[in-house]
Amino acid sequence: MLGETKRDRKAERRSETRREIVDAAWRLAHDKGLAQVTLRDVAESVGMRAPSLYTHFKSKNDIYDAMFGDAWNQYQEYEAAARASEPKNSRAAMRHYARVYFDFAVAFPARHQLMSLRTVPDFTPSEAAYASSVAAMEHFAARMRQHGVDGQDDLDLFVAIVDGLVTAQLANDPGGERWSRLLDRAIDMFADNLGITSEGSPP
Amino acid sequence: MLGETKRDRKAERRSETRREIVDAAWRLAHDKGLAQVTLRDVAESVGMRAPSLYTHFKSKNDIYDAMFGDAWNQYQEYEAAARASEPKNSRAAMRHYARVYFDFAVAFPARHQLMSLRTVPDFTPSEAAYASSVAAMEHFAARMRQHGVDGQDDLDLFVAIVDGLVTAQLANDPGGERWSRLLDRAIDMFADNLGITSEGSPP
DNA sequence: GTCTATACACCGATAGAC
DNA sequence: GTCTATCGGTGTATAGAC
Repeated sequence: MLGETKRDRKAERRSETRREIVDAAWRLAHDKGLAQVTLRDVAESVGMRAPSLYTHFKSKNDIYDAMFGDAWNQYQEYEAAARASEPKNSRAAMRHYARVYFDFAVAFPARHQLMSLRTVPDFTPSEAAYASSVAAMEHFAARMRQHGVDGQDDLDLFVAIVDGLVTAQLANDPGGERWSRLLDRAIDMFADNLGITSEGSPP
Repeated sequence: MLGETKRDRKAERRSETRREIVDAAWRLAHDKGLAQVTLRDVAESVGMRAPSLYTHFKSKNDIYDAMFGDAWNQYQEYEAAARASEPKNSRAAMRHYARVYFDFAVAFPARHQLMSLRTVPDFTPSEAAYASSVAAMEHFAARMRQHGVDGQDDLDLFVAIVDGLVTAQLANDPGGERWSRLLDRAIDMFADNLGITSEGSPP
């Protein structure tokens, strides 16, 4: 009994340290870019030396992996918080989903790069981390089903369109709104293609 | 007179060496990824030592810069070669433009990363290299104008949609066709939105 | 277990000899 | 123009202190 408590404390402390490390990595990624995150800088941010990080993560990519899962969990939280303002009307709801994702992505380019572009050298998300992304996607799929959209093709297309606008915005007009302004129109195109009227509510 | 000839020969030889270096870099980027290109490997490929590359390029990013311009020139050539099979019908022509770009991009992920994702650390294309990308874009704009599409918004949207499908394909199903299959449908959505009928020819 | 010091192989880049 | 030598910086392996 006492032993269990002790072990829990230890595990808690361990996972707290992991959190601190990941948070420090996020801070550096935000300030200097994803590729500019170095183990020495991360370590210094949490009051350690670089090799000490290997006590908590087995490689730098393992830290990226934790960040990847973290990012998709952050998105789920963000999306949940925005749910209060979700419209009933199907077309408006889709605009809402797109806008929420767009804003979340554009607010933190390095995070978006990690989540959606597969552009970190030699990094592939582990199955555990990937599960967070799948969970977010399933959540989105369930919402879309409420509006009568249930084909995988439809979801894939929606995601590609929104992410295409995000990527163009970040790559060609960072901080601007050249592609942001086109988001509603793009979703309307999509809704038209699926035969979802402007007034229609969930079937 | 003779001096001029000599100088031309020298310049020619110099630009030939630059070509060899860029080609070697392409080969490495293709085989191992864009970020895995090292100056030592590039140098070895052309029978040099790494520091000698600095005679021809002032930094590694300067090589990336030459590759960036080169990539957009390659695309212009590729697009020109595909022009023979370009349909007259406006909607079919747009499908054609999209497919040509999609195939070109997917055929060489590292090249697409350099061209369209802005994801190489600390690299921003020079004005000279960027000009090649602008030229390709202008060319595309002229073609679209022939089909009655001349708004910048329309072009931006088209590009973002196609690039979104490319990026999703490369990131989530490399080598597959999960998003490739959706390309024609996406273009039809776009054409519908612009009121371009299936049978319509250029106005 | 947690952390440190040390070390290694590799990287882009520079200095200077030839 | 190309070389060798070298620099500071990187991820990471290891040995050992506490």
